[in-house]
Amino acid sequence: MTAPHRGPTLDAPDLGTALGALRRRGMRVSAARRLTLEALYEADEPLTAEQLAERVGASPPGDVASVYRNLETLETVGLVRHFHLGHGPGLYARAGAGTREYLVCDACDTVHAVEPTELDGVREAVRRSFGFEASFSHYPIVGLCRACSA
Amino acid sequence: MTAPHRGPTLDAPDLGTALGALRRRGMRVSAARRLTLEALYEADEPLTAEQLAERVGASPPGDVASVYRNLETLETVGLVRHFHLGHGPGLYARAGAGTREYLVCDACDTVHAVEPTELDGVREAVRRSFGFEASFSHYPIVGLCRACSA
DNA sequence: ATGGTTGCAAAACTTTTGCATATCT
DNA sequence: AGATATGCAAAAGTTTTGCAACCAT
Repeated sequence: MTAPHRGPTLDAPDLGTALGALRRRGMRVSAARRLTLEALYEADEPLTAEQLAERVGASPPGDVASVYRNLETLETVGLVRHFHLGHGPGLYARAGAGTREYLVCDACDTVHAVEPTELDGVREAVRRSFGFEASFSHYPIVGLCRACSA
Repeated sequence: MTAPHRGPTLDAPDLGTALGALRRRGMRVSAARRLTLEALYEADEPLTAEQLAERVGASPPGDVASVYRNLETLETVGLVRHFHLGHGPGLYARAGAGTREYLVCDACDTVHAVEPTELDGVREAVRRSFGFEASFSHYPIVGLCRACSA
């Protein structure tokens, strides 16, 4: 219920490589998929399915259902991931390079994005305590930021 | 978008105390609220709004809308909290004593509940790195459990 | 008495599914 | 040609809102 993923991420460095990876897996490269991946590769912010639909229709607005279907496909392949920062629609981004993990302040709603390596110490603490390999890329770490906890 | 809470938890040790806390804040103690809190105090598992509705109606099944309204009220007061373990309905529990935090395995879907103190080392690691007071009681820690990461 | 609360209905919002048609290979 | 993907519509699942009747204080 948390992961339609199951299996390693495909870190395709660019759109062409990503499309190739799709073909290699026998999946078709349709206009909708190309546009979806293009949008995700160009975006420097994660996008909602709704936002992607706006960018994907031949003459927008496109169809959200197809976008969701494609996002699930791309996520299964490992080219895309989705995550949540709160109670809104899910957010989608390309998998691999550029992945960020998030800290969200409960009090001021500030979202702080960090490089995954910055959380390695935290992951290590979880590993020591539970033998559990933690990832903070599906749900953020929630709590009080430095300012709000003072 | 993550917290309808804002403000400290009220750790009412029993139902009577909880109802008193409600009265003291000028909120009415209706049958629905009494039954909701009763269900949450008796439950040893978190419950969904749907499950609570079944237990709350005068002659069940009760009304989910009212349950959600009351849960929000009780959460604002600090007597109740809600959290998520994955993509399903939210889960509700009494606040205060008995709170657990969760580790969810991405591969086998196992949910591991722990005492908050067991995560103090992890919280400490987050504090050291970011000056951030982390809580894992709204979203679980997701990753690979010992068995699945081996 | 009277203002907060309830129950019901309906809507909002996110995501999924069915199906005929269009598209990729 | 044949299998897969698309678009539209409709449904499913969760949560919110409007409103008249009701009930706690």
